[in-house]
This record gives sequence, C-alpha cells and structure tokens, in this order.
Amino acid sequence: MKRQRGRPKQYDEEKALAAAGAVFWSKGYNGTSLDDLAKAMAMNRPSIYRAFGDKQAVYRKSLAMFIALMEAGFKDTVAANPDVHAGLKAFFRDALKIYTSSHARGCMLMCTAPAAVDGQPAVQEDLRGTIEQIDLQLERRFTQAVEDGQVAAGTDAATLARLAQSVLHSLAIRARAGESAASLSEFSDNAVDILLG
Amino acid sequence: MKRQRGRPKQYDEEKALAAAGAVFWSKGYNGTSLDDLAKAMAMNRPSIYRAFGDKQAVYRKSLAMFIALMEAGFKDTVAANPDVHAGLKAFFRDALKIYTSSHARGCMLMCTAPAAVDGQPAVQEDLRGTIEQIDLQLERRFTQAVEDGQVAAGTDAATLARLAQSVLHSLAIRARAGESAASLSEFSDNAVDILLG
DNA sequence: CTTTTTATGTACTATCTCGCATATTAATAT
DNA sequence: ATATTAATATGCGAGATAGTACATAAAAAG
Repeated sequence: MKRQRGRPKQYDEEKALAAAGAVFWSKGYNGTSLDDLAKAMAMNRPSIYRAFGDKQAVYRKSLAMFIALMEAGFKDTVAANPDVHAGLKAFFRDALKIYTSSHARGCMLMCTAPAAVDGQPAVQEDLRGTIEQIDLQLERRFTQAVEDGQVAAGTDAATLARLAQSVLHSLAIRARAGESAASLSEFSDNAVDILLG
Repeated sequence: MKRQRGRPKQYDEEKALAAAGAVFWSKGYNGTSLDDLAKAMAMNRPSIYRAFGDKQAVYRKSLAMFIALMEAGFKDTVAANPDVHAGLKAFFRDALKIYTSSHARGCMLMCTAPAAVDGQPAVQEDLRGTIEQIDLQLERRFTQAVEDGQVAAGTDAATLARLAQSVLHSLAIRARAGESAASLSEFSDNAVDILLG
C-alpha cells in the first residue's frame, strides 16, 4: 500500500476515535461538545468533519469500536470456553474490569445510548441491534450447553440468555452508579451460580 | 391552611414538575434546555428558578416524583401480594406499562441518570441510593418468601434480589431500545418463572 | 389607600454551540 | 518547477443556552 498523495494525516484514526469515545463515555452524547472532542482528539473541528463526519457520526463510530471490543471479549470467554459456567463468569469479570477501570465508568453503550435515542433513530437501532446480537449469541451458547448436558435439559435457553444479559445491563448501570468493583464481581459470580445451577 | 399572601401561583407544583419530568425523560438531562422546560411547564425561566431552583434541581425533583411513583407500584405488588411469584410478575407488568406507555420511553431513572452522573455527584447518589433501596426491599421480601416456603430453603435472597432488579434494568433499557411490549412482557414472565422456579 | 409580599413578564448578557467558508500547508505526480 | 491532492488552521456567523436584573401584576395586611 503506497503512501497517500496529499498532506499526511497527523492523527491516527483509531486513536482519535478512541479518544472521542472516552469523552462521550464519561460526559454522554449531549453532554459532549465538538470543542471537547477537538481537544481530546487533538484535531480541530474542520478536520474532524472531514475525517469522520458530524457529531453523531463520530459518536456512532466510536461506539462501534467499543462494541467490537466487547464482542472480542465475548468470543474469548463465553464462546471459547467449553465450560459455560466458567466462560460466562469470565465474560462478566472482563466486562467489569472495563466498567470499573475508571471511576464510575459503566458501559459506554448502556449508559450513554439510552439517553441519546430521542431524535436519533440510528442510535436507537445501534442499541437495539447490539442487544439482539448478544441475545442470539448467548442463546446459541446455552442451547449448546443443554445439548452437552452442562445445563439441565428442558431449560428455556432464550429466556436464560436474556437473563444473563440482564445481569450485564445491571452491572453496567451499577458500576456507573458508583457501586464497588468488589461488590459487583461478587454479585456476578453468584448470579452465574444461580442461573446455570 | 390560609391563603398565601402575595400574588397567587399560576402553576400547579406537581403538574409543573411532572411536565418537566416528561421532557427530561424523553430528551435526557443534557438534551433538555431551559426553554424546553419553560414551554412544557407553561412557566417562564425566572418563575422556574424561583419555584424550583436551577436545571439540576428541577431534574432531581421531577426524578424524585418518578421514583416515588415506582415505589408506590412496588408496595402495591411485590410488598402487598402474599404470593411472591404473582407479586413480582405484577410489578414487572406495571413497570412495563410505564416503560412502554409512550414510544420507547423506558425508565426515567435508568435511561437518563447514568448519562448525567458526570460532574453531578448528587445525581449519581440519587441513582445509587434508589438501586440500593430496591435491593434491600426485594431481599427482605425474598427472605420472607423463603421462610414461608414459597422459595426453596437455602436460597441466596440477596443475590436473587439483585437478579430480580437486573431484570428491571434490562426491561428499562430494552424498552428504550424499541423492543415491543409483547416481547418484553413475555420475557419478564418467563424470567420470574426461572428465578422463583 | 398604602404597604408588603409573592409571582410573573421582559429583556439582557456573556458564553457556548455547530457547522462551514476560506486560506494555508505538505505531500505526490508530472 | 508546477500542478494536484489531501490534510490542517483560522475565523466567522447565526442561533441556542443558562442564568439574572429589573419592571410589572396581583393578592393580603395595615
């Protein structure tokens, strides 16, 4: 891949989006101004527009990066581990590491998108679609676990999947509310024990 | 109670706060301007300041009204019903009625407060405190249910309470994401069946 | 009627906000 | 060198925004 023709970029696309995402994550969509973004991304406004589009586009692109990160975590834990029980616990633990990495961070998607759906159907669709994907993947994994005999036969895998995601939603909100990492990880472990018996 | 001394109020305190709450509910804290509030409350800005304080104060007061409403629902269902199973189902059903009463409304607290905690410790505390109260009340009810023999002996009432609240959090977010009322009420019923088996 | 009290209405300010129009800079291609 | 391409930098402008100063209105108290 040859070098581009014009003046070279001073920003790194991924780093810039990650920096933007961090701001949206803490201040929320409507609480973030373009000046906030410009400062964090070390770009001026016109460059941001040229590179990523308007504020909503920057938000959705940085959100997509975050979702991809969580997806990767899912694959490494729930999807990869032959033991559902251990895999799900590991997934929650990894999620919690992110949710509590900075003070009261919570989940970027669950804690900022809901407040931003009004007048932004694309954001609502990002939220709805991601939730649906997680439902589907968890259900698939639980169905497999029933076949493997790791979960009691006759278990309603679809509802169990939604229950598991409920725990994720709750961890997201509770972390944002300031609940301690210790308290949250104790709950998530106990929750898996109850759900997967 | 004698009539006040000065010029009589033109607004009704409760109605004004409810109108303000409805705006915050759909547009979020940072997405709502004082002009939006003034219009919805049928008051001009100086009157709002005089009556309720600044924007944050209006938000927190309308939020407190919402929380009180949910509390009342809890008392009428979970707390009042001698059958935990039926009581919890009724609570979720009532919550869902509110969450889906207008298009993709979700829960005022869970869908708007998390995005507004940054720089507003009082709001974070409102969120954390409410979650804690619900935990405590659910745990109390489940402990009673274990004593009554409605729930298996040896059940971890504290974790079960948090799991039940997780369902509430998830319903809140999913409703906001646009999931249908039918789908949500099916899930909540099934979830109670699994949790309280 | 006059004073006091409380609420409303007008108008203002200083700041922030988004988005863009226009210039400038730095690289490659010819 | 000159043209072309792509990025950065400056700075504007129309409108929104939070909060307030000041004047007006409507009631009770004296």
